Amino acid sequence: MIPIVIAGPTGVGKSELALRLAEAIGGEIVNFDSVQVYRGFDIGSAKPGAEARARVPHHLFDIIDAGVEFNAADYARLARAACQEIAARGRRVILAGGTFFYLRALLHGLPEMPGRDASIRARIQGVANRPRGNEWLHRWLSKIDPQSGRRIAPADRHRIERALEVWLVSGRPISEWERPAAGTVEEMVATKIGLTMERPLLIKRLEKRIDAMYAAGLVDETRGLLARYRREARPFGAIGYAEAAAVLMGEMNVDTAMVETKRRTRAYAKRQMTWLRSERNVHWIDVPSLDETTDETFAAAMRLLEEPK
RNA sequence: GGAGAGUUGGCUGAGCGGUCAAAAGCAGCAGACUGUAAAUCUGCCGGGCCACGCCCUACGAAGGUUCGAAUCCUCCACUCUCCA
Repeated sequence: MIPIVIAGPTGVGKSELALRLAEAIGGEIVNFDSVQVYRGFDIGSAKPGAEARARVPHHLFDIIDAGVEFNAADYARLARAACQEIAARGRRVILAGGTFFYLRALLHGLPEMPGRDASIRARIQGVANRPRGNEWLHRWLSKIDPQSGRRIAPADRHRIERALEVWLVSGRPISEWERPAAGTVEEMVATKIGLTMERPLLIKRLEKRIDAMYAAGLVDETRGLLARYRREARPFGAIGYAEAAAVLMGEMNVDTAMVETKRRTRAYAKRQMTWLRSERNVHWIDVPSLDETTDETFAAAMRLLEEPK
């Protein structure tokens, strides 16, 4: 039984569809959203609630505390285990989420290269934070790894840092590491369902959802989280939480925060669509309404699954 | 009624005689994506072309001064602040 992937931009109704599908075919949901993995980040990440989780087993939600190091490789390892375990019980895996980098790490694996190294990272960042530090690092990268120097933009700080980190830890340029970690993980095949929605409609829906998040207490939730974790913790950079935290620190008023959250959400949805479009073998379903996943969408998905490929 | 300030591309907002189709940001569109990925980054963005160049239309409106104006002058129309 090959896994099913429910993909699409934020807010199209992936969770809802996954839930109904899971109930219909005896499946279990495996998350591939990079924020929903964190405990306590509920409202702002639109995490499926208790009601949904009582109906169908949900995996890889609430698995780590903010502040704990977590990345695509960790995700892929845990997700792979979860998928195997579900399949072993004879249940169907339904992957739902929007972090396509995580999905790819799971489905196709990551190169077997060195992971993060905190002390090396700190040193690189020390340089990066100097005036013109970025350019300096990029020139360094170009020298030790011309191919990556060309591929990575001089302003793309994250990627430059990572490339240098790999070089410093392993002595090998990042571009030399093979993409499929040869032999370590086999490729996972999946049936991919991509949900789309007309942009104006999606935007309207996203804005409504963000208004609802604030009404539901996003700022209060963030206050509680901020009391437990350092503000530098990764998920405080997530859309919604970053702005709510800014409000609590007196750096932004609520109205501005809401506008900013909406702006970032729209941009995020767009990036997700860009990624998804480049994904191959996606079965597209256009979601036609503002309501929660309609019966037509569900029916279309069921039809897809029944088709013998 | 008197004294000032302003009107710039979808928005905010620089420019203050030529190098201006006009900075920058936002929005929009397209894209990338090798362990921070809800992150990070790239390109396009007045219109039309037999497009690394050319043409047209553009900086509230109309005239004018200049080889040349979004930039100077005159006048008109709005907007705003301050004093009564």
